[in-house]
Amino acid sequence: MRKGARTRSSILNESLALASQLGLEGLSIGSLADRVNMSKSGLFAHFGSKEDLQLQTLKQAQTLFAAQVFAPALRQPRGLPRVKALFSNWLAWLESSDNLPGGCLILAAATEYDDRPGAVHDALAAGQRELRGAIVKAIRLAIDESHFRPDTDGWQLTFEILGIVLATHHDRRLLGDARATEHALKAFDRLIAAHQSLPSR
Amino acid sequence: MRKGARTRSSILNESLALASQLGLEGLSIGSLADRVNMSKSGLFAHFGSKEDLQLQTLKQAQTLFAAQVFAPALRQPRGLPRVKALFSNWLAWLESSDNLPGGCLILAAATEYDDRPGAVHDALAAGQRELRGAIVKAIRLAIDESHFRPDTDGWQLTFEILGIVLATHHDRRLLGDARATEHALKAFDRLIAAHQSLPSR
DNA sequence: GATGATTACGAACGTTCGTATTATATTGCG
DNA sequence: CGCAATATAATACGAACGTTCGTAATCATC
Repeated sequence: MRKGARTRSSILNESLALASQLGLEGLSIGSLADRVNMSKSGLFAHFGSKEDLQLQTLKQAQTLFAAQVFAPALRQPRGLPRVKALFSNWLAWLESSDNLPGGCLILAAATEYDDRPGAVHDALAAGQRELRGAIVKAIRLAIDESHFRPDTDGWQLTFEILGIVLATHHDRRLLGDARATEHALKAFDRLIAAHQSLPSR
Repeated sequence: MRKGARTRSSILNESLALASQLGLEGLSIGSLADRVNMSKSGLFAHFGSKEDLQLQTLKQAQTLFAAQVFAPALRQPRGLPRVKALFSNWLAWLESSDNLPGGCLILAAATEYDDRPGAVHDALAAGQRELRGAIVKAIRLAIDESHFRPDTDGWQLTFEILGIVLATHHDRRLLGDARATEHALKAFDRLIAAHQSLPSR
């Protein structure tokens, strides 16, 4: 039982890397088996189907995301610091190319599966709703702490934060624009400033 | 000579629809041939390779984009109206599901090919640079017309507009959020207001 | 209507896909 | 150690993939 879980975990790490480049659909069992020096059938035995492999790969990414973005943000004091941590951790996650040579798998899969019904789509949508809900909650706490104006629309703000993240990922990866992060920080600062409660200086 | 161009054009329309759902890589010649009631080889003869088919399909999308987003915006008076038209035409394009049952092919391909070198990637990046350049130019004109503050950063503003568009596409498609457009308009209005030159009301 | 050029077809190529079955190593426990 | 459980491999399958080829049908022009 122990050995199996170990190789299975290393398979998933490699699968995550491969899928971030080729997409969860482009990921193939044969090529993945080559990368981990296993036979196709030996690898396949760990997962009952390709969809299961895709699902587990996605969940691996979601687990890593929770550990690298979520958890450290929750250790920040509630209010503005936590909102800022969520954002900057998210940005840092986009750049963590150790596991993600092809960019964030979750964002890639989001456009790949937006109209492909099934378990992967559902896990993706659930994860996204969870993330967005958590950001909304952090914003609400910031309102309670009087860091944000009381009429701040949590979901609207979350929507705009997502936009900044998506634009950063897009420009950095497709255009190779190294200054994308710089633009992201500027946009975020302006966005936060517009919702802070203190009137002028 | 004439007949060929006609069927080839109808192939590309169908290919555009299929690729918007399955991606340019997921698009297969056999299934496309079925959809247009042709033989695989007959269809293939129109394009020397699959990559060429992908390229032409993308260019079809880019041409449509230019006609539906670009051209009408250029008919608006320079300055703020043109910038607004570019944005709202872009949003409307995202919703035009006649040719794009699977969402905007260009955005989908952007994440699919961001780390897949080749002609498709290059065409994608070139198109994106062209679009962004045009928006920057429209913003510069708006500065000249004193609609925007003179210290407005054109590329930064363009970056943030892209973010709104991407978030809209994401929420509408993955989450099925019908209010995404509403959030987009609100975000855009706030963004524009922050850069307009008139101080207060 | 004949002629030459396009355009489309059907069959087959070799390869890869995901999956199932059957067999062989390897591991962990008593 | 030995035996059962687990883990990997070997082999094979039908289907689909992109591509090539030779040929039939259709088209445009004289």
